[in-house]
Amino acid sequence: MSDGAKGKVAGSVLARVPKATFRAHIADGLRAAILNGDIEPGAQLVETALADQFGVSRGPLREAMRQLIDEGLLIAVPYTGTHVVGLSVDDVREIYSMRVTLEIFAFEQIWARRDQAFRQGLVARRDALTACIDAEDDAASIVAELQLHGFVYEATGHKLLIRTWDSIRGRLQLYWAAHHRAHGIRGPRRDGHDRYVEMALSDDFDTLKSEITDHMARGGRQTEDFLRGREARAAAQSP
Amino acid sequence: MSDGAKGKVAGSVLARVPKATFRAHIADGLRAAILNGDIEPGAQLVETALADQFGVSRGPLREAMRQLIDEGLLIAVPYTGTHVVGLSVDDVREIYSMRVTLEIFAFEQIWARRDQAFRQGLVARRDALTACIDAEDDAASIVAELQLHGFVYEATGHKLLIRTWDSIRGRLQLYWAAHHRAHGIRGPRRDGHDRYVEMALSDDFDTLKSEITDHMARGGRQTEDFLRGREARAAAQSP
DNA sequence: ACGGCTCACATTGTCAACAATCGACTGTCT
DNA sequence: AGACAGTCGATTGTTGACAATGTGAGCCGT
Repeated sequence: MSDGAKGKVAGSVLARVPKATFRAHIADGLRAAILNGDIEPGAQLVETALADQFGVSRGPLREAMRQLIDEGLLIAVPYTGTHVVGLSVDDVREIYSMRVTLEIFAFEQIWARRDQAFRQGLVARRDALTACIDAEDDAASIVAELQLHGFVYEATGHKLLIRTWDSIRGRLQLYWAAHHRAHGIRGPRRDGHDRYVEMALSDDFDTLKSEITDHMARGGRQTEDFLRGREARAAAQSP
Repeated sequence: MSDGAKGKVAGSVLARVPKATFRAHIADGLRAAILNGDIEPGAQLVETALADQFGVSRGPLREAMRQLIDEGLLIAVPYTGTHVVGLSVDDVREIYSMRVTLEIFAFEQIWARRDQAFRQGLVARRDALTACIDAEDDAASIVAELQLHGFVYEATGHKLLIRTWDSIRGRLQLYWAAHHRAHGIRGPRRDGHDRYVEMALSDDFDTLKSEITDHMARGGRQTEDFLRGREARAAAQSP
């Protein structure tokens, strides 16, 4: 730890970063570890162990964990422990139903303002996603798909909406990562996203709406089958 | 402070509360102080002072503040300070547009399941709100109106939606409180909410949708006028 | 007088030790 | 044998002190 801590000189005119704090770095690292699957759902996070691992004290670590709790990735019970959240069938169903609503809202916000930059950005991200799928790189596909959808939210400029998407994205990624590890190749098929982008660039809002609904419904059904199977297996094992 | 801290005896069989921590209590207290207007928007929150005031150390207080930051009530810049957020015209516009979407989504979720309990609960909360308005009790009106709308969200049982509403409610209440202090009597007029509840209990979903849109549009317009005036005044004063 | 620099202060970030609580284990009593 | 109380270890909650950083006041040179 404490690598670039002594940089007294760099007045650095253009960087408005007020000297990064540990908490942010730790939160990012922890989040990555969770979403990457290095820490499995249900696993307990022990503060002292993690603090050692990150080379910091428990103070900053606790704040980072609290941030992840607010993001819905961790769940804490006082004096007992903090665990990585395990998503249920209902949880995933909620995420997908919410996405339908939010994403349609996002397109409502931006519909009249879909300029050239937006169209190019959307196509670029679809191409990136397609490349990842063709390369059968699941981890990259997940990130690429999140960036495709995230681009739509960002384009709205609606800070509250973006904030809400951020609060959902973590859980969605958590689920996708688990699905990916369990099933190998995951959901995103080429044609589905091609159609999605095509509709997003068309002038028929109603068709886009139903495309989004279908898009999510496909993903949702897939997830439900997977999760129901997992829950059934878990139920058959534990009691 | 420090009243019920030493309760060693109370084994308290029926309470499943695992011994309340300070952090939660402080977060509630701080939130109340902010929403109540005891701490004005823009004011800086100094950790040491607040810690003394609450009778705790800076550790728990920092975590409570971080929670309020995640709720969007505070904004922090490292090594410099943490301030109560001041909402702009755009912020309020975003809140209202988001509410339209979320509330329509909420009714979609619950539409087919509007049983007797739901209807009675809705009417009861409308009556409570009406009573507060008739009594010209602004502070109570705000709470009552939040409970009326909150009841709809709760009724969906959609945890993610409720969570999202929670993340918006704080900012909405913050704005309403500021509006209330500046303008005296605030927005909620009787007939507006009567119509809202009437539509919510009817069987015409489309009409409800437009009623919600109008309902919010009225509120939004009102807020914009107020905020634009405030910003204009501020702009005329500071530079 | 004005711009840049130094320095002290206020505030936040971090740390290591201490206290409180929970869960499980164990030993005893019925 | 089974149930219950007490105890022990592990983990989180809390604290006060120390370090790093940003900000503004005051000084100096021009």
